[in-house]
Formats: sequence, C-alpha cells, structure tokens
Amino acid sequence: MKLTELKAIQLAELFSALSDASRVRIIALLLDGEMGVGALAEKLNMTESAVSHQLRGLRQMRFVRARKSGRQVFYRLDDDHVEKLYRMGLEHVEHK
Amino acid sequence: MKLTELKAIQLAELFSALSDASRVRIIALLLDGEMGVGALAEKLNMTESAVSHQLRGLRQMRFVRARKSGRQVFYRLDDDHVEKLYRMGLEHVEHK
DNA sequence: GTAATATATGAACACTTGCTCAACTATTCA
DNA sequence: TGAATAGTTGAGCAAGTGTTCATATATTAC
Repeated sequence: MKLTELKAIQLAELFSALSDASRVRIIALLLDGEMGVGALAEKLNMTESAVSHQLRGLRQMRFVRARKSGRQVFYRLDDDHVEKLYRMGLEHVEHK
Repeated sequence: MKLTELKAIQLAELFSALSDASRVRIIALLLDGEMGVGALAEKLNMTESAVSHQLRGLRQMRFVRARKSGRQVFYRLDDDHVEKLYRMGLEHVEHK
C-alpha cells in the first residue's frame, strides 16, 4: 500500500480525534442527536471548560458542528464517516 | 448511544494505535504482506530501534503478530479489522 | 444600565508519547 | 570459540496532550 507522508499524517490526525476517552464519549452522546455544552458536561461528569476545549478540537477536525441558539451552543456530528469509524471500532472492541 | 467508561477507554486505545504517522505507515506497509524490522526501518527511514518500539505497541494491541525466522522477525497484520479501519480512514481523508 | 447564564479561551501544570542512544539478547557464520 | 547481524529493551528527554483555574465574551433577564 503506497501512502504519502502527508496522507499518513492526515490519517494519524483523523484517528487522534478518537484517541481519547472523553472525546469518544462526546461522540457517543452526539450519535443520539445534538446537545449543548452544559448538558454534555453534566452527562460526562466533566467541567464545561474541559468539554469546550475538547469540542474545539473536534470542531477543527470537522468532526462536529456548532449551532448557536441564544446563549447556548448545540453541537452535532458533522460527518457520517465518524459514526462509521466509531461503530467499526466498537465492533472490534466487543468481538474480543 | 450508551457507552460504558471501560468501552470508551478501549475504543480510545484502539484508535490511539493509529494516531501516529509512523504507525500508520507501518500498517500501510504490512498491508502488502509481512516484513522484517530492518526492511520496515529502511522503507520508513527510521532507526530499527524506533520501529521496534512502535511494533511493540502494535503487538500489545494485537494489531500485528511476529514470526521469528533465524535472526529476523517478520511482522504481519493480526487482524482484518485494522485493515478495515485503515481503509475507512483513508476514504475519509481522500474525500475532502 | 447591572446581574446572571452559557460558553470560550489562555496560561499553567502533570502526565504521556516517540524518539535517540547505549546496552543487551539471540542467531548465524567463520 | 569470536565476530557480525537482527532485533529488543530501558533510560532520558523534548514535545505534545488534557485538565484546571481564572478570565473574557456573548446573550438574556431585570
């Protein structure tokens, strides 16, 4: 499999987005639909700040998209590839 | 999507294995068949030590499997999930 | 206007990661 | 046996990551 250095880096960045348990759990929650930062923080038992920092990374990766409504910001998944990757990873983890 | 903390961690570990460009390039090379550490190091332009360190991680994750022959150690992919994850990631990276 | 709410941001810090370098084991060859 | 080859391992270190804490911004309610 030929693979340019650039694509190796891009692939690594892609998988890095899912290489942290907090981010994985954020993705898992967003699979059910959009959610505000505060609600995410509560469900995840994390500070809003920590969640916000993680969401920024996911936003920059185009994994999630933000929608502002009043003073709340609702996030949702921005890519069905993410869901596919997530599900395939879960399959791997569950089947031993 | 309900997700236990344990599974979130396992998923994160799974994706962590592909979250580095060197490891991605190792996987890409092994997609074509098994290869010795020296050959990998040469193709990757890395020291054998660095490659060996990465292979250890991949081995612990059960991503690769080692076969010893004389003084050489040949590595190959140990899981077709890895290939699926790799290809899906590549698809994501290539389609914008 | 002020106060309260929801989120974002930057600095600081502990922790992790991937490399290099040196030392080590294991195998082959002479 | 000793030297050369192939790979592994551990320590050390620079760079990166994820959190907390304090502060800033934006919006709503009064």
